[in-house]
Amino acid sequence: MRYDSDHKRKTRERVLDAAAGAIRAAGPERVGVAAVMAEAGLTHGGFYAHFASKDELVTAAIGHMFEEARERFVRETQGLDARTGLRAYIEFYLSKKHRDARGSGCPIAALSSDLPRLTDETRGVYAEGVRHLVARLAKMLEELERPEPESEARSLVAELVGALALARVEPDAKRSDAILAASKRQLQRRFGLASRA
Amino acid sequence: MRYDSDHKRKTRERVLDAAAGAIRAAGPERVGVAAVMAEAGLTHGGFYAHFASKDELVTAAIGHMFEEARERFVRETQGLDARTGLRAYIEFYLSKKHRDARGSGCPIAALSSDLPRLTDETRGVYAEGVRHLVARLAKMLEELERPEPESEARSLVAELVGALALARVEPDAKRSDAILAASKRQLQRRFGLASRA
DNA sequence: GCGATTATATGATGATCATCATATCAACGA
DNA sequence: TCGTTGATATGATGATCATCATATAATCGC
Repeated sequence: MRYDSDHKRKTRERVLDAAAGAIRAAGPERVGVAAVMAEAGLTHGGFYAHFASKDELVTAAIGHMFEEARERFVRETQGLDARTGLRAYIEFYLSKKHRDARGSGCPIAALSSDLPRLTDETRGVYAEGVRHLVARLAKMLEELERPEPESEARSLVAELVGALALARVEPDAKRSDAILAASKRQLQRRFGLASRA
Repeated sequence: MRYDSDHKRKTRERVLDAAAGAIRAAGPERVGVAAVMAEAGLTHGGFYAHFASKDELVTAAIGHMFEEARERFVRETQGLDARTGLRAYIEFYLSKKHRDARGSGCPIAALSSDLPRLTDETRGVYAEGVRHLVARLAKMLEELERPEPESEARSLVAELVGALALARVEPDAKRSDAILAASKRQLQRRFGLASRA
């Protein structure tokens, strides 16, 4: 068939969407090329017309996740001043909804322990995504006139990522909720974001 | 052969040691039964005399890692008062040495994003290990007369785990060091552990 | 020293998977 | 309307892996 000029691009996009979901939910190793293609409504054969290898797919899919995440960040915080925006982002990040949406949430937490085992290219894309998030949060902290915005932003991201990952592991629902609540509380206190402070 | 009465137990221990290292370094999916047995100086055939399945090995190996970690915790903090002990543990956890020792370091950080994908049994063992660490740290914070030892301990563990995981992903050595340093600094400040405060 | 016992070894088996060679098939230009 | 082309499909191939059946070998009780 001779499809319209950007049919291939759209297909690639669909494959990336499918891969991005599956990789976060099942892990890069457990996701097969054939399953991703099927999820995108295709068979496995055409795969290599879009990507040179599975590694390349994983790298591209992780880049895709970070783009989504960036958009979500903007959506969650736009039009808000630094203080309200930061508060909203922490609220979102440590929500039960985010915890329960492994396949669509923040790639940093979903893949933190997988990444050291992937290729250098993949790590590069991921690390850049982390740096971007740190930079966005550092800017907010700077606007809040915090003493060490850069260092505090790194520390904040570490706690967000760690808390989400741990909440996802705890099988006991109450305890899992408590992990999220504890970090939310401590972070709000730390950055002076309590309900009306 | 009729080996001495606890030869089998010792062998099992060797297999667990090998598995514990490989699983942290390469991930539970990338570690094969044959490779673990070879690492322990055996061939793959005898494996099922020790474990009913690979899943069972993974569960046992993770339990093994937490035992080691518990011993390490005691070693790092024994004889120290709560304040010095807490400081020492944070120092150890966020050290470059710990970052670079993925195969032998804290299982929580090494496997955080793998765990949600493993079996319920495995998650149970891991979650219990996390709870134990939180409890030990909460006790220290209680001795320090912190206002909310439980909540602060959860938050502390989240930040430790997140920072270590992120430091391991960052390919740029300086930036990776900065991630560790930022969390160390912020945690010391938060818990009043600065050099002499 | 001999036969039972027990730990480990050898060598399938079937499943899954990445990769690739080749086939099909529909639309566009001629 | 026909041949070319670009996108996807079908169907290997070889590798890796968990699992298991069976064989070997070394020591202990006798």
